[in-house]
Amino acid sequence: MVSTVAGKTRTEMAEQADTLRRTPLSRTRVLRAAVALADEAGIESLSMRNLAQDLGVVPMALYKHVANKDELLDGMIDMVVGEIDPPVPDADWKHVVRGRILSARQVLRRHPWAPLAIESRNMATPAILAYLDSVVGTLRAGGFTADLAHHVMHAMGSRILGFSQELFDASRRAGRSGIADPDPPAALPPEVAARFPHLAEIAGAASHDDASVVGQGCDDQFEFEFALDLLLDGIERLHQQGWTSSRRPR
Amino acid sequence: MVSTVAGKTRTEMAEQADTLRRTPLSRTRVLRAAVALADEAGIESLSMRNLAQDLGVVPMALYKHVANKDELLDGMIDMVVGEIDPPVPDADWKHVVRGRILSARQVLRRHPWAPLAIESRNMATPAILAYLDSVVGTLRAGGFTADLAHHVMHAMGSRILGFSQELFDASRRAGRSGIADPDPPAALPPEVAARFPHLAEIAGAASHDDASVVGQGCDDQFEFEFALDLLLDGIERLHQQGWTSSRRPR
DNA sequence: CCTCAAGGTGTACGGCGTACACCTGATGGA
DNA sequence: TCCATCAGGTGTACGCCGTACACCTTGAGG
Repeated sequence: MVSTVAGKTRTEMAEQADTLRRTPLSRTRVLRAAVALADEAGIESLSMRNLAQDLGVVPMALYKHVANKDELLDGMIDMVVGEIDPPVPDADWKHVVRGRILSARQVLRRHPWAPLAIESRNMATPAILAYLDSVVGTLRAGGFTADLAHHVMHAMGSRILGFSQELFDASRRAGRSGIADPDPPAALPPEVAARFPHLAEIAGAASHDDASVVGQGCDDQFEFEFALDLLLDGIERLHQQGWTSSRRPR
Repeated sequence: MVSTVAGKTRTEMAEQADTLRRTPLSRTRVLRAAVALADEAGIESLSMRNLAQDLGVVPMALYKHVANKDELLDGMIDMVVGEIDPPVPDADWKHVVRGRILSARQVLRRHPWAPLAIESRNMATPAILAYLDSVVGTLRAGGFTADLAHHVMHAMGSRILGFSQELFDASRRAGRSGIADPDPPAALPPEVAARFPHLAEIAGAASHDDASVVGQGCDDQFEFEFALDLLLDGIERLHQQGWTSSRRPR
């Protein structure tokens, strides 16, 4: 029996939902419940059956509101992407883009399942397209050529949506993320450290001033901004010197 | 009935495998067949049952050689990562790292299912650790502090393994990738272009000199190297000026 | 009052991963 | 030579999954 954010079990919440069942289903109610379920129990326990149970309804009822599970995922993604802050007005392109990306990152930290979900769907949803379009608009307004803007969007890749692919990403693990998982950094086990000495060396190398980061876990936010600024600074430099993709390095 | 690379159907290949069944199963034979199946038919058709059929064997037989499907995927990943070229000797860190990353990219282009598989497994496999360790070693040998090397590894993220998350990545689509899918760039449909004018504008903006890239499809390799060099140049600059993460921006 | 459609229900099918008991054929010590 | 052992392939079965399809209920409009 696993407790969730509000200290209720999932089944208790299902019963509670059961008493409220009279409020009819709707697409947004389904999507909201799906996002909540994925947030609390992990994406791997988002099945049509579990979702229906949380809503106090029989599985097939969901299909009156979403076409199928893929379309459900698309709807969830759109809902999440819609949480990203609008651009701040009256600022130069660099601050606007930086701000939106950091906002996107905050959103995705509330929905740890979203990056993988976004990556596994193979076409962008309307909300994602709208967001990307808006970012391109910021660049163009900042004086970027369409050509450079194009390459910049590619260079940012998924980072533009607030996540970088971290390879060893503790927060990505599918498990139930409702409770703040203490999960001590687990200083890579000695036999691993012996086999991979360079990894062992850099594992604890990040010198963080404040004590908010325990042990040798590293500060995700810092690493994200490090990479983000590395890219933004490089982009700014190209922009200032009027870079254009004329001759290609073959 | 769908033909594969060699012009045989999957079932024909299974029959062929059936005649060769006498050669006993082994872990590497299982892994090789799994990689081949994923390469040809897409990761979504890699099931224990399909794989067993390709090997002319009953599904449960596989479990004598791999613990379960997750461990099978780990083994496949290790096999793929093992294809990455070793570092070229006698070159400065930048060329060595650049070369290895481009080699990794070539490998992953042969196995389009691998990026998603790598991302969805939540811990690194031994082969990935060995590869990363070797890259860190190159940086350290090039004079990087452990601190800077740490941040650099984070900044490169998944790009260090040869893929960037592209958001709309045609080559990522799950479908059968054996045949060169012509799939014309499909100049985003007019009603989409109307709703997202900035995207429409940059869609065809990349000016590629040679004609190898048809229509307004953009050159993946160019975009990848653009981002890679943006990062490497920024990193080189930090390295030269002795960057260290002393004061953090709050 | 009757109709009709929107929306929730029940049953069922085929596919998945895999637990568990079983069989089989080669191997090696007595 | 014989028989025990055991690695490795087999068959059956269970509980999940997504979802097709026929059905029933209910409330609003002519």
